[in-house]
Amino acid sequence: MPQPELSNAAIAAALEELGDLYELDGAIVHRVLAYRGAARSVRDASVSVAALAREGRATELPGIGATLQEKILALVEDGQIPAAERLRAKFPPGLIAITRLPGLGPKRARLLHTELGVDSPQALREAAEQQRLRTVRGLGPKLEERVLEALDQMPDGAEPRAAPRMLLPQALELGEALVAGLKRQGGRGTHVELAGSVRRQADSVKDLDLVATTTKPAELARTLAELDEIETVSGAGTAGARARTHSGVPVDLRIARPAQLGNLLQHFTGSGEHNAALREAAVRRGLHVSEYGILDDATGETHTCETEEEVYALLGLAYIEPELRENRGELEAAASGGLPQLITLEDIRGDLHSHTIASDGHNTIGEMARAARERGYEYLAITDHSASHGFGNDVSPGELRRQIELVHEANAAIEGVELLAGSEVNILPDGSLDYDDELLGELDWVIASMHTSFRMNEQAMTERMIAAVEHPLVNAIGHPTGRLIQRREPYAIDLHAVFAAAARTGTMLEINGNPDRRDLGDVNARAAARAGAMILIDSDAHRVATLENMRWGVASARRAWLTPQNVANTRAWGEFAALAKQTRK
DNA sequence: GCCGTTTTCGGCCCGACTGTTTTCAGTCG
Repeated sequence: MPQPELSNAAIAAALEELGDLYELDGAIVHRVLAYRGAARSVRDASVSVAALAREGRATELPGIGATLQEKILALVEDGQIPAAERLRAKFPPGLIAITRLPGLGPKRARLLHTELGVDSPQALREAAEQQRLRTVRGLGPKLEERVLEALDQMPDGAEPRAAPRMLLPQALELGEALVAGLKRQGGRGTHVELAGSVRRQADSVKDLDLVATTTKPAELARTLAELDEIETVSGAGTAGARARTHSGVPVDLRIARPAQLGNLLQHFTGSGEHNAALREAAVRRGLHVSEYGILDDATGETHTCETEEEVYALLGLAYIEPELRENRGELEAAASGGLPQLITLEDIRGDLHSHTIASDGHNTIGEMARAARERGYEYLAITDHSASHGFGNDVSPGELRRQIELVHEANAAIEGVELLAGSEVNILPDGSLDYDDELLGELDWVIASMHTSFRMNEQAMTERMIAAVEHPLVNAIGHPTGRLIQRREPYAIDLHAVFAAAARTGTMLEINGNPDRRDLGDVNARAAARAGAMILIDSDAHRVATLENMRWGVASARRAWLTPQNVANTRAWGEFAALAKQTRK
């Protein structure tokens, strides 16, 4: 039995740690950034980096050269990177925890270690309480205060906690309320919009960035404090203000002249990695990009841009949609005319995953059907949970036969939308399904998902999933990794083997639009489509209102560079029906 | 440590803020 290969996530974590250690060791910032960039590249890679490194091909990934290829190989083969061993002996793990505290970075952590012998958050607390930090040159009483405050926020012995992140729908709702409030207060001539990770439609969001133009900037900044959602405002001036909502979300409002709106919006939409790469490429052309404009070395002039299109055009790039701005190849594509024509919500013609009162949904077949028709869909699959779902109502084989009749009757009764009698069947631990083939054969549509036994090892999980992919009566795999954003990691599975099997059999892979799931996520959905698998975007609606979750699925598809061609349910009904039938041999 | 329509060596994004300074380093986004 071969040892399971080290996951990309594990390799990325090791590179992150090594970067942290080198940073403490006083390495130049570019070297540290190289490690962080490499870690991200590994995490986002769509193939097993361990396998790549064994073949000596890890250098094919961006940001990985000969040195890192060697270090990854050592990690994969020996379980260790010698340099990391050596540095760990030099710097106690508590020191890395200290660099995570606000106001403290590697330089100060190292200073505290050498000057005061501080080697853990606990030791730091003692030193701060005894007012010993101020004895170090460059540090003072303000820092002592700040450090103690941060340590108080953190339970003893725990790692500094990452700031809580909101899911996209909550962030968007809050952000839109702030935009509306500011527009109301600002009146005519005031323009406000959301930037940042909300605009990029990321899975989760840690703060809100607002960009505005107005004739009265100081007034608009002050007015932020008057909004119901806002608890505190600091530093309100003509350039903007920083604030915090009652729910604890940091808000950054920036105000620009209309002539600079494009520059500011581009800067604050990010991501940081996109902007850094954009600026590095610009420097090579003698251009310096900031939120205020683009400085041309040749003329010494700074160009300002009203729109983002102008910003990208001045840099010789096609307009890049916000969802693509993650430094995942979009700059190269924009330079060479290779950007995809991204799918939109309007391209979606049907929804293939929905629940009714037959299992754990809240509306009837008829209600769901009419709601789908109102959304302009041509088809809707009713896919209640199967017999062994285990939570909520299960649907016994007898009940499913009755449900099939009901769906077909409803289909005959309703004009303008095609109803499919389907099921979301469980993939059991041995890879079999929990209805027999005869019953599955009576269905129009089968989506297979995992809802139990998530802790199997990677090989067993992969075989389990592929058994379902290869089942001749399975049309699609639902939420293929089982992740819950911010709450549950994906189960261990070799997605590349799954993607290949899906491409080979024509089994569709879902992007589930439930905002807690968005599964497949952006990186994996892109890899799946590249592997030749057909993607399906579903709402997984459990009531009429959550048919709306389709939009979060489309958001993930856009972040995955998907075009309408990549997605099965952009097809008109006749074409879709033919496509679905190909999987039912 | 990576990387190349100026370079295989010498560069490597930009600006704001904070606190400690006496002109700036460190941190942050």
